[in-house]
Amino acid sequence: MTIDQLASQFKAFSEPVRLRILYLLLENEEVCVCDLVQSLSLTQSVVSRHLAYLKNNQLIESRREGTWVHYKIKVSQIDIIRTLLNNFADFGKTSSELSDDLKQMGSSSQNCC
Amino acid sequence: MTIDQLASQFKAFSEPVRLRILYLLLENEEVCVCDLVQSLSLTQSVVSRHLAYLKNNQLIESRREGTWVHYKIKVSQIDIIRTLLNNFADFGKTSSELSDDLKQMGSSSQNCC
DNA sequence: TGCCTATATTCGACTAAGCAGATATAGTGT
DNA sequence: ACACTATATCTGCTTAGTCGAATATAGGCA
Repeated sequence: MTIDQLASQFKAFSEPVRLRILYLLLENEEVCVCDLVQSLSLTQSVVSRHLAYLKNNQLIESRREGTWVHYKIKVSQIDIIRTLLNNFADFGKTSSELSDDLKQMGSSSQNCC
Repeated sequence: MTIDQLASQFKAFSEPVRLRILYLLLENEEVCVCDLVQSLSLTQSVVSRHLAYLKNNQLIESRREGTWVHYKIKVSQIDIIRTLLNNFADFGKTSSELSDDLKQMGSSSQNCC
């Protein structure tokens, strides 16, 4: 791992939308794009773009099922992401924004998939 | 801690020069700007700018001693930084770039301060 | 005061990356 | 083939952040 690669890794975590996506993926195992769009109240374009970014950085992977595409955190990355989010920031506990996303996910999930 | 603040925190770690500076500060407790400039083989302007960035983000603090300014990691941030750098990346072990910086520091330190 | 050194900041140019809105692609079903 | 839905990507614009080079500031000392 070079310094540049490590810096890129951190850069993937340096964007609020990406943090919210990663948090939802941590809590929900596997999620389709449409659920993310609804839960985060963002446009499909924005969500897709950040998913592509995370995928390019080897943090998540996708699985197509018919029309839908499901995303999940790569197994090899779960520990590091969980540590970064849960331990360092007490994520979901200190951030009402994130628990709001999660609530939204709970109520809207399976609506479209 | 809001999501935006957490993202900013990660952004501070998303730049190679800043990672190299943080690593040197972890290993050397307190370092003056001129030593950093020599060890990193960067211009004084670049080093100063990144030090200002890290200071604005509450990661390091400075102490003036005559003409020189010494920087050190804020006590409250040492654990998180050490964990981020050492545990996640096996910093210094996997990165020859970083151990090179450290070697450079060892041989040039006290040259100017 | 004036000069030297260490550090900080500004300026101009460049690049990466964000968004919104539009368009392209891919799969499903008629 | 056509229409519909889900997802991905492109276009145009804007902002943040980087660098090098130059300039400003601050302290030490003659």
